[in-house]
Amino acid sequence: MVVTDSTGSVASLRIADGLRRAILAGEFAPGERMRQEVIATRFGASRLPVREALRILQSDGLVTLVANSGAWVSQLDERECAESYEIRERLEPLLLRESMPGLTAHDIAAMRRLAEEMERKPEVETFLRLDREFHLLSYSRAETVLLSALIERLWNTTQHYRRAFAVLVGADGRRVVHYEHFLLVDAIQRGDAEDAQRVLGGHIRRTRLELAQHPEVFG
Amino acid sequence: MVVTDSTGSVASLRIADGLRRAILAGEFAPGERMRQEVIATRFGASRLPVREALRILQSDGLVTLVANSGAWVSQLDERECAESYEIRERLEPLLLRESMPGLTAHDIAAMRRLAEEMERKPEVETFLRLDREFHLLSYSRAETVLLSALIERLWNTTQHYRRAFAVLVGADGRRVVHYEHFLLVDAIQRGDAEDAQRVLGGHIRRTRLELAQHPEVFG
DNA sequence: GACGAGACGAGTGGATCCATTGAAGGAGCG
DNA sequence: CGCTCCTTCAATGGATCCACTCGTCTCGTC
Repeated sequence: MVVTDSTGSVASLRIADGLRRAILAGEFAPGERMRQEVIATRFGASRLPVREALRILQSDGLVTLVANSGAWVSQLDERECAESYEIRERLEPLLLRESMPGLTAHDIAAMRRLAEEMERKPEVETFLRLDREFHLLSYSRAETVLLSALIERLWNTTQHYRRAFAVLVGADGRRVVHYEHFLLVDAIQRGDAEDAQRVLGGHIRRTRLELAQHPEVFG
Repeated sequence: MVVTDSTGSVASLRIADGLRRAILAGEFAPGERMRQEVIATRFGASRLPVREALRILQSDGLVTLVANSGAWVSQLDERECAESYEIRERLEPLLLRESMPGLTAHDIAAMRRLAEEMERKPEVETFLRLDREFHLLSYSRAETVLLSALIERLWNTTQHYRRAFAVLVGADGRRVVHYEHFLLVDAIQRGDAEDAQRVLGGHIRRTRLELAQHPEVFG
């Protein structure tokens, strides 16, 4: 997974990065207004780089800008969230296939450790972090820059609903998730790309269908 | 296909729109430098809305920004172009499936006319325009906003190579394309979603493979 | 003659100030 | 008492000016 540099030397990139982290951490709720002045003060800059940062985040799909009105944290509705999962269902197996040949024994061992750790830890935030690490690690050896960036964006925009859903179902509701994670690691370790893609596609598909049965996540 | 408003009332949107058209029309070549001052003069605005417009185009994947250096028209390399086609190969059949139930008899008749017209007209620019119209029309009844926007972005970023390839193979080299277009319209008219998706996937896949055999398009 | 350091210039990034728009609250009329 | 219109203001959009960075050219030295 190739991540853009964003060295932090340029203010707009630094602000965009900080805001992105804040949104993914749940510090801002979807639909919440983001005032330029407030953000500028928070980052010790003028409104100008803030405006550029908001444009960057808009390109990430994390922020929605309305001309002459303002900026809000993006709020996917139920349909759009389902769309994201349908897209992921078709693209992530492709990305995994691209990455698999490059995965080292060390990578696979790390994936297994992550799967085990998130099975042990019941905390939602820990689960979210480890689950993200787990899957992105499985994609980390892919050399497909566009696809990798696209997938990461989809993960970012659905992050809030992943959290809401994880809270809703609790640790018990995640047992199938862990089972699928181990199936995935096993398939990868065997070098069985077909099976790994099938497991991954099913993993995402099942999540989408479960989400569809819990519309209260979007309330 | 849902297209963002961009009413033109706000300068940055107006500039972004104008630049997007110019890039898609081939007025700028990939890799070409885009100076803020030049663009500002062209659109009768200051450099500030130009900077925001460039950010917007960056989000469209049409422009590449480098901090403290400048902006260039995005240049996909061969690998990235192939990636775009692989992504399209998996997503456009999905989008077509979403759109098909909403397509009217009028839509389908229009598609057939477009297919016939582009078979008759040998000019490259005409072909590019009609081909784009043809496919986007087939997606036009889909209510999937994210997917629709994503597909349109992929069409935009590969537009330049579509043109270069169309020039290279000439009207004769497009005969298979027309054949596939009619297969697609027929399947849609029969309401055979499975077959339509299969034809479309093959259409995109074949194009990708043909592109891979003509690396001179990227030179 | 070639390589490296320093100065110059073009161009981008950022801050401040002004114009404009959209919304909210209050007053007046029906 | 409620609806409409107008006023007011807060927040965004845009222009100008200044600071800084990067590339290039030149001069000096080895």
